[in-house]
Amino acid sequence: MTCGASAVRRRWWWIPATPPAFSGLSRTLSGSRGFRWGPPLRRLSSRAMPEPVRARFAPSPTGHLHVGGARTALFTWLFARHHRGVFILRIEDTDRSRSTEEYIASILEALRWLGLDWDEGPPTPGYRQTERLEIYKAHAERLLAEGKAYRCACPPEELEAARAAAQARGETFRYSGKCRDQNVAADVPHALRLKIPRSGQTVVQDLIHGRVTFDHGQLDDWILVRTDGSPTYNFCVVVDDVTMKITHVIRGNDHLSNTPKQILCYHALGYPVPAFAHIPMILGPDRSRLSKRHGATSVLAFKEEGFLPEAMVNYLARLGWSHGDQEIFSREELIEHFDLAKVGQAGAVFDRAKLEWLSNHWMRQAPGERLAHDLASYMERRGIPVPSDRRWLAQVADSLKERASTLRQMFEMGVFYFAEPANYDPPEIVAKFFTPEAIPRLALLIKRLEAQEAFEPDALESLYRGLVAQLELKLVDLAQLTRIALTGKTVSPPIFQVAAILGKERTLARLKKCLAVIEGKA
RNA sequence: GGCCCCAUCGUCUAGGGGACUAGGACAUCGGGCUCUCAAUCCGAAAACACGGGUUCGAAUCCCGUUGGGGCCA
Repeated sequence: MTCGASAVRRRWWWIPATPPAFSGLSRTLSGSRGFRWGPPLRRLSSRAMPEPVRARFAPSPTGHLHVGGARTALFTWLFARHHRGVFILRIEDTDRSRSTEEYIASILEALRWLGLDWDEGPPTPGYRQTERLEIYKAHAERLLAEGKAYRCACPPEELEAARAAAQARGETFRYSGKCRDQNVAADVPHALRLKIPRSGQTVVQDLIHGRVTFDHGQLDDWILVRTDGSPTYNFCVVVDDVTMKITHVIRGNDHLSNTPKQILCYHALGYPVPAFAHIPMILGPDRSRLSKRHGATSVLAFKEEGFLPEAMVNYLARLGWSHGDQEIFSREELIEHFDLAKVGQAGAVFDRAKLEWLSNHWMRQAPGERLAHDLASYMERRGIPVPSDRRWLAQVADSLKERASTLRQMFEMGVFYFAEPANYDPPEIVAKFFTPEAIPRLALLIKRLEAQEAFEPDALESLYRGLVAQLELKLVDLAQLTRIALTGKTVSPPIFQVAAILGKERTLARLKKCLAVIEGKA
């Protein structure tokens, strides 16, 4: 419903979703600017400070953390930090067949890399659904005892047939409610269903979308616990959020349709309904939900490639959220400015080019020492020997960071620092410099450099400029020849800087080798 | 199929009825700077999906259409 969206999201108050049948539970939530979407005040006096924000990120470990999940985690984390609230990590591993310990470890690693620290969650016990089965069971039994849920003995095959039939007729299948008043005996195999009102509607008050109304006619008595005794996703989420006292449920837009069912479950349990914020999805270039077929989407894949985490965080934050015209945000600025009201309603296409731009930006900001550390780990991960002199490596990184977006690029552009170029590339361009005239020039250059004491960029530049003037050449002629000799390529950081970092010995050795190669060809 | 969400340059977005000749950023193209490539600076091209309303006035509010996405399996 667009009508209420803009009005509701921009106002400092709202009234929670409450269907007529449960109007007795109606209550008004309120908050001040600092705690805009404050949690239920219940019986506290209106003077009391609102309860602290408790927001959670609840990934299911059936895969690596992908960028969509990472952004949900980031928005939730930013929201919690902005409000000085609590950020909770919960592992939704009820799907035991697809959940693995490896994925859990991988998700934690990704969150740590992004710097999204959690106040509650693993490894503390009690934050994995598989550890909480008793809690679901207790809640299910209570709902049954209170007559808010009922046993359903309808065989799954029968329901499947009905579903197929409905589909064939082009209708949506909804459970008929056949067992609703049957009082199915406990010893008959049964599922547990939630009794939902037959008429009326449930309104989701979404912080991003405003009022979203769902007709109860569209819903059915959904299953809380399957015949095999396993609780369903929607039930677990509600019980978890309730027992963890979550005040703000921030999650992907794909859960909006599940929300009315969950709200009805909150009502049945007699618990206050948290605030909801359904953030739009991240899309691939074809505007469908971002997935593996769009290429690497795992956060750790970006880490492996050597993107900087501050760039990833900056990029993800700006994808769907904005703060005026500002593009560059430090972590502190994000916490300060983040506001769910400024999160857009439309899906956003993941744009790697902009990520790279940001990564380059943050790379240029980073001190060489830090980059040296990152570059060293990048090389270690690939089994490449890392030079022991970290100060030297920092100089290397400093010379490369202006033109690199990732550590991979940095390494690839800087291989010549670690190993003498095996060949000169690209051949056809290099050939232009490998001329008979180059031989005496290079020989003279080598002679001058051998006599050069201070091997610093400025000193080297004056040496070159003097020589160039003497030979009536342009600086570029000698500089490019040197570049090819030292780096094996026609593109590199400023060549005097490169020579200085390489040092006199290596520089001369490479120049001499190059001279020999040219002599061999000419 | 039913329900729900969404719609400003290629992409991310600003925009809260008059300040809109629609702003910024990435990408693209042209130029300056320069030892190469970058970075940086200057410049260019580039959008309110469509149709009806409401209003003196609509990118902005309402309705519809179209298109995209999601959920139900």
